Amino acid sequence: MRNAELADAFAELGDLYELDGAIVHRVLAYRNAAKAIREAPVSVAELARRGRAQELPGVGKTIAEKIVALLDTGSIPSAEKLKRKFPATLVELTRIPGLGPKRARKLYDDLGIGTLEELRHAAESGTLSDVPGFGPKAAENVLAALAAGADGRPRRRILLSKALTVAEDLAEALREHPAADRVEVAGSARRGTETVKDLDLVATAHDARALSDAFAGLSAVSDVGSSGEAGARALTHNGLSVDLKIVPPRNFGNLLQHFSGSKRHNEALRADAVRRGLHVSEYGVTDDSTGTTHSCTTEAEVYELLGMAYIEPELREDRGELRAAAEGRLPELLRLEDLRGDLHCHTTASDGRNSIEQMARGAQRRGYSYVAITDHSASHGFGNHVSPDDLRRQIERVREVDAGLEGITVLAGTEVNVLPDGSPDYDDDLLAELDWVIASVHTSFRMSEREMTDRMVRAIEHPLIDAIGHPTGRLIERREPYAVNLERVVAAAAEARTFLEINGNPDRRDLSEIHARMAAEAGATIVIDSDAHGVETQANVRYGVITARRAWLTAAHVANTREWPELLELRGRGADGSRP
DNA sequence: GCCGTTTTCGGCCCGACTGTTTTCAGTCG
Repeated sequence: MRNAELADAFAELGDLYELDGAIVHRVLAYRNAAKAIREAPVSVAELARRGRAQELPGVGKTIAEKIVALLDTGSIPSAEKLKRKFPATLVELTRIPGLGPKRARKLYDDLGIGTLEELRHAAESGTLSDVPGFGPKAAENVLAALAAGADGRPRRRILLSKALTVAEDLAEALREHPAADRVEVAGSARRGTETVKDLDLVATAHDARALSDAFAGLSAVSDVGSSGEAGARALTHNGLSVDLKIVPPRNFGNLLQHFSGSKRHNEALRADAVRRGLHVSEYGVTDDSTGTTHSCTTEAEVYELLGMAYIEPELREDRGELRAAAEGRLPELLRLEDLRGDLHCHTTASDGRNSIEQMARGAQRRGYSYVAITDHSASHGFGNHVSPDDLRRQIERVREVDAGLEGITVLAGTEVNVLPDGSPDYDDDLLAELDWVIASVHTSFRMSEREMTDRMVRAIEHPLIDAIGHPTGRLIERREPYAVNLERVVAAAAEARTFLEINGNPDRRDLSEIHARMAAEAGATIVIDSDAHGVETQANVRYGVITARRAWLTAAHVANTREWPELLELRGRGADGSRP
């Protein structure tokens, strides 16, 4: 059973306990455990089989036993028991704004409402208002939500790249307003999570009301919920909910820190602060002993008051950053400008849109000193096939472009397909003519974990393969990673000194932040690439860097922070193609 | 239910808003 399935089961159990009226801390315990299981870099099923599930943060004796029960019998007894008390579909009611677990449960107990359809009938017929606490507004609210397309599923999350574009445009438009002082993107978009549910903007202003009104009038905004001195909430035309919060300049640091989250980071931060007699909120840091509240114009002041070094937004996920900040051992995170080259991009030879020269000049404009041209090989199943003879001609053209360009080294490479048996689909003598070989799995995804792992390890151990492209094959929100034992893959990569890619395509970000952190800790070297299919997507490397930062990576962990000659010394083969 | 450089038991973040109320619980971020 996969981590995602296990995590879903415990998240559901948390929901069920909440509907059953359990104390919030118990509910939270199940949700914390679900998150830990979801984010575990290793198979939790295997971990649990070996009796080691309690190594996960938030998993204790009880939940560890329930994991084993779920693996043995396919269900958790306590969850089955709760489902006999009320229908599991009751959770769908809580996805209606204004309906939480308490009120949903009341509807079931009083009217027997267990599905959205039954809720609709009750709202339409007026029986809903028979329930104490449900007035005319409640029925109106239910019908409006259903009409707006509420279907009981959690609201769809959108990809970071789309969210950031909208957020940055909105922030820029607000900054141009005369009443604006400071405007910043906060929330999960600032932290760089893979997907985003809604946007948070924070601001200071000379005239808060005027800025709030200006926000409501922006062309990207379709509906305005509320608007006033403290800010506004609105919906963009593409359905993204945006919160603008405005405070006086002296509180900007408190506000930005608070609304950058994550929720879990802030909760842990505050719990830690309470132990020192301090209370943290978006309005300041209050000292119990003196009763004074400190306003912070910057986030750094907030962390300093708590005895911590400044924590970069990408690290604020309650994954050990608070302790590291208190002990002064936070990593110096990789920056975009640390990258010296891009080692994965495509041209019109396969499925790209630009020529070798255009891609090379694009790389040069980004300040790189080298770029590898890595078109698809002959059997990947989409775009143009690059036959061995095509590749030989492509190498010649790369050499010509390289000779004609000053200040950037253009490298001849390929993104060679890894066949089901783990071998590349070009012959070794052809691969040996290339400067750089990245190998990726593009076909036969549905192998068993054992077969897929063997396949990848064989590719990693191939002396002419320099890096593994998008190592898990996942597409965010669209396709799960293929079944593969990443512990073995990472160990093999560290041993063979074959690099593992963080692919910067915002749909991929593969390795993920979780896997990249695990890989780096295991001693594997990372390479961050754009996988650009045109000049304009060379900038996608940004998402690779954000992923790396969220994985706690420094420049030292990443091969292409080196100049090309130094990078050659890192990889697992000599200039003659041999293993060192 | 989890967890411990104040604890193996007693804690476990903070504030705003809303609708339905006669003083606030539930919801939300």
